[in-house]
Amino acid sequence: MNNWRLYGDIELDPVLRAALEAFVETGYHGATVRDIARRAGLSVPGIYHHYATKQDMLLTILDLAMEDLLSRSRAAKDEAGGDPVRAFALLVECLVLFHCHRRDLAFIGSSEMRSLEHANRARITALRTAQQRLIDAEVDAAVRSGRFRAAYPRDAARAVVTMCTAVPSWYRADHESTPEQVAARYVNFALGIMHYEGAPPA
Amino acid sequence: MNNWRLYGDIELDPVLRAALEAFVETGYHGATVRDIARRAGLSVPGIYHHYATKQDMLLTILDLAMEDLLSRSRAAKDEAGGDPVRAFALLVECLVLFHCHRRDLAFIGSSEMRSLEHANRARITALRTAQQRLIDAEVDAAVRSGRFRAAYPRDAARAVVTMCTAVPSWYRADHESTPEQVAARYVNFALGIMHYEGAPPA
DNA sequence: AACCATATCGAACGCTCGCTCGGTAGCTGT
DNA sequence: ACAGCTACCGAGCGAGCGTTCGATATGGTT
Repeated sequence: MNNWRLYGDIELDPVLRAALEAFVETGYHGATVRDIARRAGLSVPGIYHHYATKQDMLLTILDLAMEDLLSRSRAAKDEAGGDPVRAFALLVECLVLFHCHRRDLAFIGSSEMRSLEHANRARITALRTAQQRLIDAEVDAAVRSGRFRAAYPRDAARAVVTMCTAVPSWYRADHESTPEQVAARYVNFALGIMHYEGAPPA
Repeated sequence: MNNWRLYGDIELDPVLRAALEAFVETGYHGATVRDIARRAGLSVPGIYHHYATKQDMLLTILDLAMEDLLSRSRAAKDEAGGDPVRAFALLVECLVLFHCHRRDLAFIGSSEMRSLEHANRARITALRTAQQRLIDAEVDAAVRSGRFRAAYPRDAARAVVTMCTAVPSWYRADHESTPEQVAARYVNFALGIMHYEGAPPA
């Protein structure tokens, strides 16, 4: 990945674009192949010339999404030069930028995992786990060196990731804030979670 | 609501219980009435004796969920005695307890809103908005009195709520931590978000 | 000109969907 | 004894589902 902060708008062929649109609106099971065909400006057999099954469309979409996120995340981490706090902040920034710029892709990525058939789900889950580990590793390092004070770092890391993952549920392209502004704020939220000690247990 | 921290396990009739189970596993559109009937130990017409349509089952489930959460939240707020920081902490505690103890209900509440028909969605959305306002009001008060330092309190409040809403996506009944432990940690995460200033803008 | 791969379509197959019809079995009240 | 009600079911309706068949049009290669 050359520049993990840079997002163009080209990415999906017309069929996948139509499928993604339909999945976002009604969910995988609610979307019909006829609806996807209509959105793509094709007949139903026209769709099947490009993808073998509806399941294949979902799988391809999720694969592209995770591959894009993962390669951007690795690039973001590399920019930190080994500083775990900086790496953590860059990873959160990257995660939020992705969830804003690739809103639909990210939304399906978190909401339609359960619609994948078993073997397909296993593959995508592995990619998600790799993404989570990328962040866990930096949090662990920052905690070990005493620069994060969170009492439950793993729980805190999960809270941060889920907070970012939820961005597509409210962010729209016409939102008053830019993705970059949202990302900057979320980096501070994440650092707040990691730095706050709170009251001692009762 | 007598005690907003207290959760029994009775709440749904057999049909709704079966429908909830099916919705959680495959989503509203993926769940079939035949499947719901099988889970409930009834025939298909047996289901329709209790609910007019599949949509009615979803609506009833979401209605019960939001009503339960809202009345607990109001009780939690009342316990604060007018202190906005304390009210905020209690509301977060309440939100997390609900999302752990009523995991399935809460999960459907956040994932199947789009499956509601227009008029039904409007009603549930109003309840959700009321819930969000409950928290926003305390955050605003705490910011006005200078006890929260977050630069973007509305964004911070939304981040906190979505972080709590995401709990059902990873919490299971057999989780190593109790709902009460998770809630206590999340209260600290939320306070961390509200208290952390971060670096000045570049 | 003949050939082949690619991209597309109208029509339809077999199946499952949400839902309904017309009934029955078992209570309760009179 | 019997009417009326609630709770349920076997069978099946029409519609829509994912998918496929056999065909056509197009454009490049020989």
